[in-house]
Amino acid sequence: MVTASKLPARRQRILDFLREFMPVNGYSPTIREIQHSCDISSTSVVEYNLVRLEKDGYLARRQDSARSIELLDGEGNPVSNNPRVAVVGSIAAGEPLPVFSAEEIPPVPEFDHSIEIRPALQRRFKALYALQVRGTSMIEDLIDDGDIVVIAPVTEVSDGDQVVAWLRDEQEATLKKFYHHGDQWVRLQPANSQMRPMIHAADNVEVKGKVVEIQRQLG
Amino acid sequence: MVTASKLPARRQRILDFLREFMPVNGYSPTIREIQHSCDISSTSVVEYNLVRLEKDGYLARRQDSARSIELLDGEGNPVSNNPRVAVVGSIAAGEPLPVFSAEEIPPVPEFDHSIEIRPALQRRFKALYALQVRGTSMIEDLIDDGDIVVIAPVTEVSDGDQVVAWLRDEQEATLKKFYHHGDQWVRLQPANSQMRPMIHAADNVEVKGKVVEIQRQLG
DNA sequence: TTTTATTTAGAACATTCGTTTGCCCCGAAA
DNA sequence: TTTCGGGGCAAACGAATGTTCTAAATAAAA
Repeated sequence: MVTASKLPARRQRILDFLREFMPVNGYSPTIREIQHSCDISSTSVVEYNLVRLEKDGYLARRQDSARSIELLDGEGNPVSNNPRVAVVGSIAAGEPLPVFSAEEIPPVPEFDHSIEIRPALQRRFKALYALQVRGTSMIEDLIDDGDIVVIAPVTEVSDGDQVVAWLRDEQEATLKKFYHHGDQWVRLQPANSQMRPMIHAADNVEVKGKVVEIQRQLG
Repeated sequence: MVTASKLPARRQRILDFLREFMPVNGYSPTIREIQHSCDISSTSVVEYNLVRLEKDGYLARRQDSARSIELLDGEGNPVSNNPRVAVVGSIAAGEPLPVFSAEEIPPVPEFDHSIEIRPALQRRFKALYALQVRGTSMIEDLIDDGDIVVIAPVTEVSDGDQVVAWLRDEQEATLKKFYHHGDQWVRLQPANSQMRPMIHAADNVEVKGKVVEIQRQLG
């Protein structure tokens, strides 16, 4: 756990050095490189402080392996330019929620919560965001309460896709399976036999995006 | 310049190994790790071939620096190495399957299938592999037929974890929820009310790993 | 102040790991 | 056949680098 309290000067200096060195060089410095860059007299001091930094969750290392320091963020995830998307809110059948078009996806830092995604996802879609699912309206599609769905803000969807649909008249968004229903209508189908499908005029339904990944908290 | 002409078998094997190892692990192997993984008798052979590969533009190294190999693309740019894990087989209740310990996880190329994972996963666990789920024995935990589960080869698990368990007597592996059942027994519980939990002597059950991520093919 | 925990120091140690050297094998060219 | 270069082999070397131990200095707590 990364404590907010400030570190001893030496330790802070080591951390600062790591945060400057590693992104620039793309690899970890050795203990002795840290030693000399931070004006430390002994490798054991570096080692000692690295152990503390590791215990406090600032970094991770591999045993006996050269140049194996990895910087971590507050959640124990490696710090890097790995793709993350913002979890911009939650969604449930019948509840209003903020929905974003491709251009107005908020930058990650404005939200206290983001998730890491597979790099391939980011390559396939230009912009992505995530929503936490509330309720079990999609349970039969194996999307559970609490799951986080990654949404690609596309407007072209196929029958059966899991979509975020915005209902203009009702002013609310919902996560459902999408089906055409004649020319003028669309059917928004929960994946839950307890719930009824909803049929809407096509021009009342604005598809905001579709589910491209589901993430669930495990263990 | 990377020539399209084919390399000598040894050199090709080294290159293949690098291209498999580095994305999976996120760092470079040492000469001796290459040596052993490619069944080479001497480090000098590895060194020789690395020099040739470097001269031919396949990779770059820093002098005298451990774990400093970088793979290059055709234009001499470093190639991004996103983490992937091998899908080493499939698993279903009651069916035999190959299971691997942390040390014997097979190299990716031996299998026609690998999946990309979130970089955070590979840092939290030293080694990972993936299995494709067959059947619906875990359907109520929202693991469906065809889903791919990422497995961390840990032996310490908690009650309720989704584990790959190896049954010594039966010589088969199975994906179940794990529960202690007194001192001498464990209960392996399907997440499917159609199926019965199995109670085994603790010393007949070898936990091979636990599910840390589920990936499902969407759209 | 006294006691205790944290931090720094210095040195030595043990591996890890890249590098080098000399030699052998073998197939292609002369 | 001889020559020669690519490739392989074994061993050793030495630099790079993580680890550990003991003691002293310092800061924090009681």
